[in-house]
Amino acid sequence: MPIRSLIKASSPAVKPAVVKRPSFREKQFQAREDAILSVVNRILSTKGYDLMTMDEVAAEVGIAKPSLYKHFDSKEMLAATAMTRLLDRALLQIKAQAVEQPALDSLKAVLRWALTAHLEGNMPLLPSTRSTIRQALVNHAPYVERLIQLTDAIGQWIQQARKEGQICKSVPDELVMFTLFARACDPTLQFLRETGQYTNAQIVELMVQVCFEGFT
Amino acid sequence: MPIRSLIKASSPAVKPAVVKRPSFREKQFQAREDAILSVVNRILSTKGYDLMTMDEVAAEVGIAKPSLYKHFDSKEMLAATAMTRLLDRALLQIKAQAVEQPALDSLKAVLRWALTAHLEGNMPLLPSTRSTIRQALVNHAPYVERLIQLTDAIGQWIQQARKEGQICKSVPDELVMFTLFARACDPTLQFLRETGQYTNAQIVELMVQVCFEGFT
DNA sequence: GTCTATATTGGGATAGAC
DNA sequence: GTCTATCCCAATATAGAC
Repeated sequence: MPIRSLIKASSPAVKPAVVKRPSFREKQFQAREDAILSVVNRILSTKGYDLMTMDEVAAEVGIAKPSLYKHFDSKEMLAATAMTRLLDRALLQIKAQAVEQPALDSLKAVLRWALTAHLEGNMPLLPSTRSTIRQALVNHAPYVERLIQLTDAIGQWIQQARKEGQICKSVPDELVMFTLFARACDPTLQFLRETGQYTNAQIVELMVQVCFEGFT
Repeated sequence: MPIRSLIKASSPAVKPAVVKRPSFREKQFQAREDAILSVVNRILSTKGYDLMTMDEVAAEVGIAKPSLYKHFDSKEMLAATAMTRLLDRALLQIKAQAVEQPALDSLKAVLRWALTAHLEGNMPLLPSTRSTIRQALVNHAPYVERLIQLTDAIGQWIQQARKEGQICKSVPDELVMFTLFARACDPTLQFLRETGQYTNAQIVELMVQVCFEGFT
């Protein structure tokens, strides 16, 4: 019996001696996966999950539909991965906030970031829709894990802002939290853009102002 | 030639001497149509247009699917009719507003009405979704006609409220209008309800307060 | 006008060649 | 791993009996 096959059979965990760097093929595979997720983000941010089709994704990426399924097991997993990546970015952005500024400014900054991401087509608008994806997300551990981190961080800012007297007594913490999430997917954003009268920066500032101060 | 048929032939517009009251059959037909539209409103307010199926509608009404198509030519027409009926109710509610009160109170009242309707399952959440129904609505003249009336009435209140110094100078009229429409379909409503901590009335008041005054 | 049964299309997922 | 060609199910819409 040849030695190689004996080793293979007896110790399947043994790796090759050379430390494996990602091959060209592997890098290309990773790059393609990023390309897919970018396309998915853009489609999700305009049409939402239910109206997104796998044919459409494949066509926009420039690959065949079955190739999609080599990267992601299903449409639900594809969307869940995109959402998880989005939450990763949100967490990065939150950690980058200065600690010295008033907590209310941190909250405004994170909303500003989300609105900008939405306008640039990087913000899936899932929470606003009772989509079939919601259950899949709840069952997707990596997503839930990041969502908990995110709500923890924002929740602390909200409590801090309240201590600093920046939040009205009659508005409960959770309402602030829900409102911030909802504003990130607010159709008002699309409406304002469709008027063609404002720059993206102006739209973001208007939305933040109305969200925190109302009309008055 | 018999007189009756002569009359019939020469003046087809002549109606029978007896004033035709709706027959039992016709009343039943109308009642069924109302039942269908109520079911559609409820489904639209929870799942939205794309996730609503004609099977589901028929099953909940308690009739067979083909019977639906005796009342409405297509799923799009069914939703458009439901939406038009909703706008009719909104217009009625607007006309019922007292003219003496401050315009801002009128705006709050109409939002309160819309939020209550939503909580009771009578408010389709179409504007919040880039749904396939949007194009059909734009092409549905009765809907567009009422939408124009509605935006006209609300637009006048907004201008009046501004004259009365109730709206911040930096917030344009159209942003107020868009925001009111968006709040009527806000997912925050669902979030608050799912906590189970508030009555419907409390939810409505919280939403109105945050919409007009923000968090502060 | 209402039903049972069916035509048809769109889209998620896959078999098998290369 | 990627493609072409296909399966299969769900959902809109309809045919035809009563």
